[in-house]
Amino acid sequence: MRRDVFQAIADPTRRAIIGLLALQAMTPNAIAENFDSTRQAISKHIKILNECQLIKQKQNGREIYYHFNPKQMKEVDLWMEQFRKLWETRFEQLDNLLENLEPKKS
Amino acid sequence: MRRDVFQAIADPTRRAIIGLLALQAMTPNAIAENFDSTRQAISKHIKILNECQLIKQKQNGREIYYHFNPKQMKEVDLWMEQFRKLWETRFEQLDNLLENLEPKKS
DNA sequence: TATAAGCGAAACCAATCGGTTGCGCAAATG
DNA sequence: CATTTGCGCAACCGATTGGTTTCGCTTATA
Repeated sequence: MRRDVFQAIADPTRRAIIGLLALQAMTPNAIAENFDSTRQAISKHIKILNECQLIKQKQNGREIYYHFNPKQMKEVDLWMEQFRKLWETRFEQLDNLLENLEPKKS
Repeated sequence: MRRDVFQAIADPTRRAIIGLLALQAMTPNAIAENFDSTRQAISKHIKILNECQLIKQKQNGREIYYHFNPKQMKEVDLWMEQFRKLWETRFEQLDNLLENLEPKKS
């Protein structure tokens, strides 16, 4: 199934999983040990991350190692690019100024 | 209500609204004209964006002008920072190499 | 070969989501 | 002053979400 990356990273548990897998490849059991919910719940998160290719798998016998795939994160970065210039400090003061201006009456 | 920025930008309609408001401040009616759904549906999106302060409002009579607030987007950028070094091209080849390596047998 | 371990899939459930219609209120307009 | 306009809110609805338990398959181990 095709998945939206933005929707995939919306869940805090999934973001934490991505954080783990960015450091090292891990099996579902190993990942699940870091959370309170069941292995199956984590497995569903893994499935979603896998579907939008934020992570990739490598089977090794009965174990499956999942690892982070940075490429798909580019989509998020690309979208944010249009705003990046806006949050730099030199623009913040202008922003605050505009915020306090009365909108022009028609 | 306190809202998660990641969850707020998960919805494509809300991302589109942010895109509009980054260009210029707009009233709910003006925003809604750009979409197929009702003004009330858009208003709910606006409410969510407002709750996590991705947008801010400025009342002018019976009209409310909403505008983009770049500051809150920093949280997303900050989280992505840890991965940014991973998707640069010089690392992609190493990534592909690691992907094709057999996991070490225990 | 019997048993245990690692994993995904399915069925189920309460909570949340994104949409709708209908309403009420304050501000603008005739 | 009556009417229109701009807006938020509440109630409702089907779909999706994130969790659980149960199950079955494959691979490792005793």
